[in-house]
Amino acid sequence: MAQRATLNSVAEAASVSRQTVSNVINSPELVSPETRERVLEAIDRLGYRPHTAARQLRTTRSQIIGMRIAPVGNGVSGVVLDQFLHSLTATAEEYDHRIMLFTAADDEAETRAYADLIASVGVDGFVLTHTHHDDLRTRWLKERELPFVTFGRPWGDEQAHGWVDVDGARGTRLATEHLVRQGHRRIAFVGWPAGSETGDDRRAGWEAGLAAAGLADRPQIPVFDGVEGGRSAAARLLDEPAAPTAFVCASDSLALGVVGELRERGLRLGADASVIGFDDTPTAAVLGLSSVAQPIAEVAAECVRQLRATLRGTAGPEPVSTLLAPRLVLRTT
Amino acid sequence: MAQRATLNSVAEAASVSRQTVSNVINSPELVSPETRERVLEAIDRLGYRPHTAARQLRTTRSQIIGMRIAPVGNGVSGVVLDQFLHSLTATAEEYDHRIMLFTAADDEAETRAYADLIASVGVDGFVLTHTHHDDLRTRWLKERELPFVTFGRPWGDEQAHGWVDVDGARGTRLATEHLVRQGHRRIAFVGWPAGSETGDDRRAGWEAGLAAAGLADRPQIPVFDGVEGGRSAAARLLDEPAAPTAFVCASDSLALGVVGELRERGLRLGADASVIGFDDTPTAAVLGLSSVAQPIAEVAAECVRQLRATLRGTAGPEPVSTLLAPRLVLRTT
DNA sequence: GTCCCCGATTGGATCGATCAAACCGGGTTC
DNA sequence: GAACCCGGTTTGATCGATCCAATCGGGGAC
Repeated sequence: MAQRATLNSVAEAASVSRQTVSNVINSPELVSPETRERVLEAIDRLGYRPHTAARQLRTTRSQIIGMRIAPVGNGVSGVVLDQFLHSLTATAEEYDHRIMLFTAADDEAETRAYADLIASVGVDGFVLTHTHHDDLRTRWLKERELPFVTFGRPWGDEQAHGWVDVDGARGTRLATEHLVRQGHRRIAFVGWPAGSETGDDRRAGWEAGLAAAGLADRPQIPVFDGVEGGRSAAARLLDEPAAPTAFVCASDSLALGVVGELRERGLRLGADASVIGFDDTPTAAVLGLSSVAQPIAEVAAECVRQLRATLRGTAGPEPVSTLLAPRLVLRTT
Repeated sequence: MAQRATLNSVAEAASVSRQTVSNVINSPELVSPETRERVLEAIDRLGYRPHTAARQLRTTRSQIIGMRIAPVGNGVSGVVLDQFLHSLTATAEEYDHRIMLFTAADDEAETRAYADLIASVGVDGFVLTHTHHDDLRTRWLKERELPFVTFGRPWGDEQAHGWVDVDGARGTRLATEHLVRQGHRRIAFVGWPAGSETGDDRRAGWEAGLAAAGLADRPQIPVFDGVEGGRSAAARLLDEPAAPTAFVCASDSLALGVVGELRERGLRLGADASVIGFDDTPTAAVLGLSSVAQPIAEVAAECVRQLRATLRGTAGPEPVSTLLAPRLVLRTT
């Protein structure tokens, strides 16, 4: 290839001015059909593609969305992030945007990274994940009126902002209801200690499921996440007089621990006891464990759509919030 | 904040010209110490950050590295990509570069994406993963003399290019040697049918390990990846007269299948038989399965370093290739 | 003292796009 | 007949950086 095709070279080739070519691209309705046709032909012939840096310099829009990539998905997670990033990127591309990654050690560092990316790259907006109570980041962004969406509800008393989340309570409730339909009456919940937003939400769904079936509340053994936690909780629950026959878990890690303990005791999954995990990790899939699946791809796509609406100014004054329903993936029967 | 700080506003604040400020940033040795000090102070006071789009427009360097994100890591994989992306991003940041994601359905679409990103965003180079025999993408990039590095060796007869890879054979050899030291004499390999580059590589390490220990080759049951494959291969191997007491596997999925079959037969992991997987997936970690771990973060960091050397022109004419050693992660004893 | 050289600094042009204003021919309006 | 409008188009200025050539003030050589 000889030289980069520019607005000017296209203009020359089509015997019109720069601006007309620009109009063909950005405001086609301003250009007469014949001229437009001629210009499009030239664009095609020269293989012209607008230069985003030049465009950004003039418009102050970079068409770039920033997304932090966390140090490493601890535990069984995995794939969740892959799926999220892929869907995010794919949806962004549909709207002619790009995803740029950045790292940050903690929330405070993340706000510094925002400042950096805004000033140097001119990023248009951000997608945040793992929102939590009293989130420094959302406050920082709101204060500066920078566009962003979060995957996760604003849990504390933060000011309103656009968000997308998965209805965890709905997921555990689905799981509980399924177990009830299977005939279980003693259904336990294995989850984290009260105080974690996501954890409390998931517990609430189980409680609601029990209540709706007319079943009494059951004792709980709150444990921290991890296989060992699940195992020890299951052990103690199974030692009680009226031992549970089914377990709804706040995570797949916990569920795996429960499964391990059941096996230890010679109880067979499906036949003697049922376990349902949360997140539908590959580990669950591989081991044939039922789990509540979050519609990750949908979440990411919705994040991009919301952000785009904000960026285009078509978003209305009230921030949009979207709560998506999870889906129960049944494996053992 | 009132207005964006620019080279001009900094120059004014420090009572020097634009160019001097630019020199302070890009060629500090050209500026006298006192002037430099004064300019740095002004930069700091105004919170100035160079505008990458403007810089790119002039220099034709975007400081952006493109990386395709694949549809979804099927199987147990997971986390591998997360870790890779994180390390890639973190290392890129050290060198003042950024990672931009893009999607592509297949190799051919990927080359089209390259063209697009080069023309519109002005991406400086690419990091490719999952190289394979007769790779369309590397050929395309070489033809146009575009900078790139691959995670994965050029398996076919492609022209030379920079790459980073993990020595799979070394990993399975390490695993085999470990099992030999444990006293095992009948060590089987569970892997994919011949013809997959990665698979053949891993098998070779096992063969070498056996040979070095003076052990004879053993029959193999090639199977496709997946838990079921592992299970059926193990079943057939265990039915043979001189059944193996240890299994080296080409993936964690296969290893999980083997473990399942062993359990089915009442054989206890560690005590009665040993299994070593490959990739050290979270699933392996959670289940206490030993596995060969790839130094993913190292690979990514090395990719960035190589690419940077190429971009700066400090790379010498011969493309660099780096083969990193995997590490054996022992869990069951 | 004059001339040249050299390190430090400056000013103008430029990258490729968009914005804002002007232009142009022809038809309306008053 | 002058003023105005109007769709379609052109021209000049601009975004914020770097490149390149020019300038400036001393110090050294002759």
